[in-house]
Amino acid sequence: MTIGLRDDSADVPLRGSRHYRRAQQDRGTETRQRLLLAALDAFGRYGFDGASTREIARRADANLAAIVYHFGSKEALHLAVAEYVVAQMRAKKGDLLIEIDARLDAGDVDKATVRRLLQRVVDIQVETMLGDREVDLWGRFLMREQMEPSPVFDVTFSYMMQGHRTMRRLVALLLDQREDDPAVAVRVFTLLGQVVMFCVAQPMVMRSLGKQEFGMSDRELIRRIATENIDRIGGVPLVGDAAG
Amino acid sequence: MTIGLRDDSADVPLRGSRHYRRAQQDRGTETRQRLLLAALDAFGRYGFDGASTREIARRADANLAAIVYHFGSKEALHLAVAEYVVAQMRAKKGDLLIEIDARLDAGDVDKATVRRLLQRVVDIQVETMLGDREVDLWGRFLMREQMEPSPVFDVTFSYMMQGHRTMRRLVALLLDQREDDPAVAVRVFTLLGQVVMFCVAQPMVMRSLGKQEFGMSDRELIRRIATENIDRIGGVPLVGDAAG
DNA sequence: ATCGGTAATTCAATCGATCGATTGACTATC
DNA sequence: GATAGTCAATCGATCGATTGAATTACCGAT
Repeated sequence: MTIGLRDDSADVPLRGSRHYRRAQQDRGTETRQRLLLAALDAFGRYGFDGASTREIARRADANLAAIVYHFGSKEALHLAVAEYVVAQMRAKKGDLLIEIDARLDAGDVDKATVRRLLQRVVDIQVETMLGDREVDLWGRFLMREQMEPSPVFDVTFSYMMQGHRTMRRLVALLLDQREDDPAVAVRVFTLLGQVVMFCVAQPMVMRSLGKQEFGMSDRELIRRIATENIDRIGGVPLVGDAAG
Repeated sequence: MTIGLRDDSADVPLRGSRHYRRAQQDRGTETRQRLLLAALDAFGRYGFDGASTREIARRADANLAAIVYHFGSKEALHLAVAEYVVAQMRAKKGDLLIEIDARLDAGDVDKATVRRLLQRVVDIQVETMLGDREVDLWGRFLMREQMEPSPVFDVTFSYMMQGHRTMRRLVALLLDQREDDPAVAVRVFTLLGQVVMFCVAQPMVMRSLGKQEFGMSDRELIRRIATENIDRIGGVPLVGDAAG
C-alpha cells in the first residue's frame, strides 16, 4: 500500500464469517454507511482539515467514537470515502470505458463512431458529476483531491487518469494526431472542463440560472451543449474563416 | 458591510496619516506583503481552516503575532487576500471588460467583432489564471471560494459575476439569443470551464503533459485551443451532419 | 422458546496536541 | 522619548483520539 494507514480489516468484525447472519436491524453497517456519506459531504465541502470528526458524527447521528470504531481513524475514513467514490464511479461508467477501450484495441472504428463514443463519455460524465442523489458529492470530492492533494490522492488520481487516457485515444483518432501529443491532452481537458465547471463553480452557476439546485432540464441543457461542442472539433470543417 | 467581520481599520496603524513617512526600510509594509502572499498561497491550497496562521507566518518569515498586528485576525487576513486578488484581477483585465461593455452599449459591433472580443476575454482569462508569477494563486483562490464559500465569498463572487455578465452579452449576440437565456449562461460556463480546468486539476494536467509547471508554450497551446473553440460556436455553420 | 455468555456496538468523559489569539517585553527608527 | 514593529511565552478553545462502562444483538445450550 502506498500510504501509511493501518489496515483496519482486522479491527472490523468479520462480516464474512459463516456464522454471521444479517441482523434484523444491522446497526453497525448502517451507521458505517451514514458516517461514510456524511464524511463524503464534509470532506468534499470543507476539505480534510476543515471537516471535523465531531461534525461528521453529528450529521450521521452517530457518536464521535464510532468513526474510530468503524474506520480506525479520520485518515482511514478519508481513504474509505475515496475508495467509495472511485468504486461508485466505476460502477456507473466503468463498463463504458472498458467497452470503448476494447473497440479501440480491435480497431474497428470510423470517425463518426469515435465522435459518438466521445459524446457518450461526456454524456455519462454529466450524469456522474451533476446528477441527482449524491453524485454531485462524488464530483466535488474528486475535484477537491485535485486542488488539495492528500495522502489518498493516488486512489482518485489513478482512476481519473484511466478515463483521461481513453478520452485521449478517442480525440487522437478524431484529430489524426498522436495519442501522446500535448495538443490532444489539452483538448481532452477542455472537453472535461466544460462539465467540471458546473461541479466546481456551483454557486455562480446556480445564481446565473436562478435556481437552488440542478434539475433534469438543466442537466439536459448542459449535456446538449457539451456534446454539441464535440461535433465542432476535428473532422468537421468550418464554413467561412475565423475572424481576427 | 455584508459580512460579519469586525472593522480593523482602527487596529491597524494609520498609513494614510499625513504624518506617515516611509521608513528607510519600511519593514512593516514588506512584512504585511509577505504575509499576504503566504496567506494567498495557503488559503488557496488548504482552505481557510486547513491553513494555519503559524504556517503562514513561518512561510512569510514573520512572527505569529504579526498577522494580528497587520491585519487584525485570521478572518481579516482572509478578507484582505480576497480583496487583493480581486484588485489584482481587475488591474489585469478590468479595462478590457469596461471597453467591451462600452462598445456593446454603443451597439457598434458585428458578429466578427463579437467573436474577436470573446476570444480576447478567454485569452486574458488564460493569462490571469494560468500565467506565471503568482496569477495561478489568484485562480486557485477564486475557485476555492466557489467550492467552499466563506464569509468573504461576496467579494470574489460579485467580481466574477461581472465578467460573467459581459461574456453572456457577447455570447447572446453571437447566437442571436436573449441575454438571460439559460442556454447562453451555460455556454459561457463551458467556455470558462475550458480554462478553469487547467487551474483546478493541475496535478492531472501536469502529469498528462509530463511537466512540473506551466510554460509559455503550454499557455500558448491552451489559449489556441480555447479560442479556437470560440470560432466553432455560433454563427459559423458546420459542414456535414453531426454523427449519432 | 428462552436463557446466559459473548461479541458487536454505542456512549459520555477525558486525554494530549494544536489552533487562533493575547500579552508584555524587546528592538529599531525618527 | 515616542512610535512602529517584532518576538517568545502563554491563554482558552477545539481538534482527533482514547478509555471504560453501558447497551444491544447474536448463538449455543437447555
